[in-house]
Amino acid sequence: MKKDDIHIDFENAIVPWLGKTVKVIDYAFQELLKHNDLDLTKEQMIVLKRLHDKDGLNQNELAFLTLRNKSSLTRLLSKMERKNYILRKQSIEDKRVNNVYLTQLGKDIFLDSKPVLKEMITDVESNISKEEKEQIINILKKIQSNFNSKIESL
Amino acid sequence: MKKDDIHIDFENAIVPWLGKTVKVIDYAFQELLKHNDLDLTKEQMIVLKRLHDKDGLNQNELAFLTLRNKSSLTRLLSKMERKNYILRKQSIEDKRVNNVYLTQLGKDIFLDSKPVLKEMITDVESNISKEEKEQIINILKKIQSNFNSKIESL
DNA sequence: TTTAACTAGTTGCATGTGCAACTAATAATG
DNA sequence: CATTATTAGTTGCACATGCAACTAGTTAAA
Repeated sequence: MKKDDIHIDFENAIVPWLGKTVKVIDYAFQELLKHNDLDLTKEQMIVLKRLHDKDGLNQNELAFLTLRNKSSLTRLLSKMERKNYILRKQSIEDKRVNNVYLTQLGKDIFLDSKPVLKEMITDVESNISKEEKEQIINILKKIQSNFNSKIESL
Repeated sequence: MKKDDIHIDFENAIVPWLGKTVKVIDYAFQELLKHNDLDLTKEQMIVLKRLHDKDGLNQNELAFLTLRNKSSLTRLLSKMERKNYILRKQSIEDKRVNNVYLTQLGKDIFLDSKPVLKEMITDVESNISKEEKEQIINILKKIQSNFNSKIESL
């Protein structure tokens, strides 16, 4: 088969639907944050959430939990530190490690943004039945597992 | 109810699963492109695909089809023009409009990358039944429609 | 213990993104 | 016909991201 004979039914594949859905959600979420006068991006909010769950995580752990690489996290934290939402504190046991803590302002901002996060989740899942929710999450898990083996082998 | 009493079961919501799945797919796709020595990003590839489907689209149309705003597209095209994959040609009827065309190199690159796109789609959908595929796409459509009304009202 | 290997975090460089302000061109309106 | 509004595309500014090279600190091994 010649290369230009390959037919791809792109529009009906799962991928573009996934991509578009995420874009729509991201956009709506950003709007929601703006309309609530929260000086915060989606990414920064996720970091606040993780620190709210467990304060004092180090940057490695935070990067892993928030699914980004350490250099990206470094810069995210720098911006958040400039805004005085978080605080880096060098570990005494291991001077390479920074533990990251929420400031009072960070805690306040997170509490303010929590209803927005809640609203976004509610919006996404409105009109979605419990069964559908289970279905989509299971399918998404399956898709992810299709790549686990693949990624390790690279 | 006080703000700090709001409970969010974030981990079991649809959103983070969506986000993670897209990240995994994007990462694998980028790796696949690199391993095939294709000097191309996912975004540039989508633009090539759209032009392959219909050459000579203008930037507005391309931006709409590829789900990005016009400034983002401008820069994407500038990079692709520098790599000599595409060509902007000012319209004669309306001098504001640029029609965008694939160069021969652009066509070649797209044909080379097509199998990679195909492989990615196949990987995503392996172990996914026809029913599951229909299910997930329908649920994704529903989620998107939850925001259509919302976005218009902003 | 001194060297080598590894690890946490930062930084340079390149990518992609949206918003708002801008230019140039076209369309609409008085 | 002249002014006004609209439209296509570009650009400045700010954000987020990954890779690879780097620094400094820690651990392992010779």
